[in-house]
Amino acid sequence: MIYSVIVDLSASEVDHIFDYKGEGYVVGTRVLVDFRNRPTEGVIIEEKSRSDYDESKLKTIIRALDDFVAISPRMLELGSFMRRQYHLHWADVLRLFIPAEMRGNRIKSLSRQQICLVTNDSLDTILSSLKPNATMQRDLVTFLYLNGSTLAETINREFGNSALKALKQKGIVSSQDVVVRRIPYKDIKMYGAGKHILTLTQQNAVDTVLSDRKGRFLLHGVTGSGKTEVYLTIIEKIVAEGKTCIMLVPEISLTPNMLKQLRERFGDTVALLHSGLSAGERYDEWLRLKNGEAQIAVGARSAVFAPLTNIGAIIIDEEHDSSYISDFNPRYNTAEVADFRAGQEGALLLLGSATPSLGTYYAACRGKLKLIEMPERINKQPLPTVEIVDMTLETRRGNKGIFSSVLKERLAETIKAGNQAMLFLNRRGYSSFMMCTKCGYVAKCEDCDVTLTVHREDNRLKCHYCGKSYYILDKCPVCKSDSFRQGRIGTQQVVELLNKMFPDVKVLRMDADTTQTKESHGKILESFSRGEAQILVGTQMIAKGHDFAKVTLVGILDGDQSLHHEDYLATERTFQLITQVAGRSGRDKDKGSVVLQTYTPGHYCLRFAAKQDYIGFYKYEINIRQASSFPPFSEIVRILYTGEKEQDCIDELVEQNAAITNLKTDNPTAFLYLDKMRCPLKRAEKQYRFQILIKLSKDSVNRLIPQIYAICDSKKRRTVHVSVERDPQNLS
DNA sequence: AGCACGCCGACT
DNA sequence: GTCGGCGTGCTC
Repeated sequence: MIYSVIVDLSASEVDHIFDYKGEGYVVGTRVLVDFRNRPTEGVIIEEKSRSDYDESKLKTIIRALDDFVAISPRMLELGSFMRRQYHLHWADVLRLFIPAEMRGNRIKSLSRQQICLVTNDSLDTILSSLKPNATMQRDLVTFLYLNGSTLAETINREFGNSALKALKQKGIVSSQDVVVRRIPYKDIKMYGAGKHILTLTQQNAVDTVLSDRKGRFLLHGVTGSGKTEVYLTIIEKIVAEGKTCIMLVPEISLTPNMLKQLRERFGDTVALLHSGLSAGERYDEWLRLKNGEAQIAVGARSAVFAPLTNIGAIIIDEEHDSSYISDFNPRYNTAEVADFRAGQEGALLLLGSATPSLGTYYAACRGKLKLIEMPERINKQPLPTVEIVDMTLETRRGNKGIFSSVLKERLAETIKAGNQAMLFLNRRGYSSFMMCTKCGYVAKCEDCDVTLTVHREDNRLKCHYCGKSYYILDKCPVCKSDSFRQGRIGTQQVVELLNKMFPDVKVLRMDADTTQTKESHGKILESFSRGEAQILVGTQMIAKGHDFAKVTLVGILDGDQSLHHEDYLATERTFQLITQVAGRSGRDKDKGSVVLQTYTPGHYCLRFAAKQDYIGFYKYEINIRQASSFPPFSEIVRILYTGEKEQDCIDELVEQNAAITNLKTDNPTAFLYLDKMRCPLKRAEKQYRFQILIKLSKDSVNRLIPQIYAICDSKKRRTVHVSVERDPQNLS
């Protein structure tokens, strides 16, 4: 028999099917083959009777690597879809499907000593052979009789080493090595179900979803409306019917708190797949799903590839979160992948968010997804009131600091009342924009309506969309002031100021610097939750995660920062972020308040965010997108050229750009935009970066994408790496 | 990717 | 003279 094998090497040159001879293998099995005279791992993706290659030259598969089929036919089909959709290499796709530890023969099963009773005699018989005063030994035997075989470490901890030794010597118990599965957070015990009472709104949401087992749903529920309970109830129901579920959460949401909830509710039927686990744990969890020992997969985006069969539901929580779109090597869109899998399995797909991404809400409005609204918080708890503070007024009043007088006042009140406050600082991206601190004017590109970025090295303002460059402004073209702010304030600076203002108040800081280690993230949140500090200062990280009952004030120090970021997603992201952060306030009995500081208080995004009016924002923003034909009314495609040799990159780009320009000439209505430029991030890791940006009309995408991919494949210089991204999330 | 083959410069 | 640079081609 001939087998088509994909070798586990990721490069465009070997992204190719290689045929091998062999007998009795199953498609999807990982195998070891002789590739260029060296043993190489691969996966069988097809079985056939004839090869297009000279069959006398075919080598024979050395052996299978596992005693099970690693990749199911459906997963191969999914892989093939992803290859077409995202222009990925087979090897990169297949690597997503199996845990990294399985490659390169690194799997180590964990074995432990287990203690068991040797005889099948009744408990009384065994006990009668022991001295009446050997209480520890008697207890141990009773325990083993009731609980069955138990790990040696548990026995040692509970009954001590001497009792165990004595019983072993008497031949009553023995120890044996068993392979154990590493189950993360195993110490958390199950409570059992049944005590979860839903509100009417939640019950309606559950009923709607369960009424169509192959449906596509968008659950739009405000922060605190109890979406998680809806998900968990649906999962419970689907699992009870004998099907499996995948629940995806943003990486940051996998807090110990969340894991605890899941374990308590679902016990060992849940398997966790996320980066916080050790390699061994991840492999074991994967295997538990594969073997059917666990039916629920929970994790960050890569959990969408969980090796489950008979899937009944795929749920994506915080659907709008940017972590669902991977931004490096195998680039894929988790929701699209989930949609494909749900289609294969005849499963339902449920997306949930308080602030759905514009594209998703648009799809729901057009009937592609069934929309379920949960407009109220549980117990009718009011949403926090948001005060917009005009920082230009503060500047004119002579307050050049970071804190407005309103925020200072609210902080003092909150501290006095014994409540907690969170201060949010929006530091994102590496670039900064120019803004007049008197009138709030922000320098924008003449042609693109995007914010210009300050480039210190050549002292220019540049548009990251069209590449146009301008002189740095010395005075504001609107109010003629020369007071500009370009830099960013750091969380550290904020903490220092707070320490001066409130010397007796404990302040915690959470940002990239203070969360270097894996656990520090959770530790800071837990410490704040226990009330060890009254103020928490942080970046986006504090926007999600725990609910803090005592937080009644949220301060957003720079509501502008992400608003003036250079891409079309900036307003949408700012709205989501502010809503998210504001939602942290007033989760318990006390009503929360939010202070939103900004230099552009009139901006529609901030006005809608202050009213927590998603629908209003959506309607306004979708009109802008339509008028300017940005997604979801078009698709942006970026071709990225990277390489250590600058000239080679340029040559390759120029050549391919000519081909794309020809394509544009043949399809004049399809191309809404086409340009080539150096990337804003000019060189990274010794690699020069150039890009072609294309905006395609929605109706031409399916026809033109394969042609664009073909042009990329015609790459001639091996020193240059070409990659294509559909709807890139950042253009750096 | 990773390695062999092959054709040119600067070294014991 | 050769050691070794990296452009080029190939892998079932």
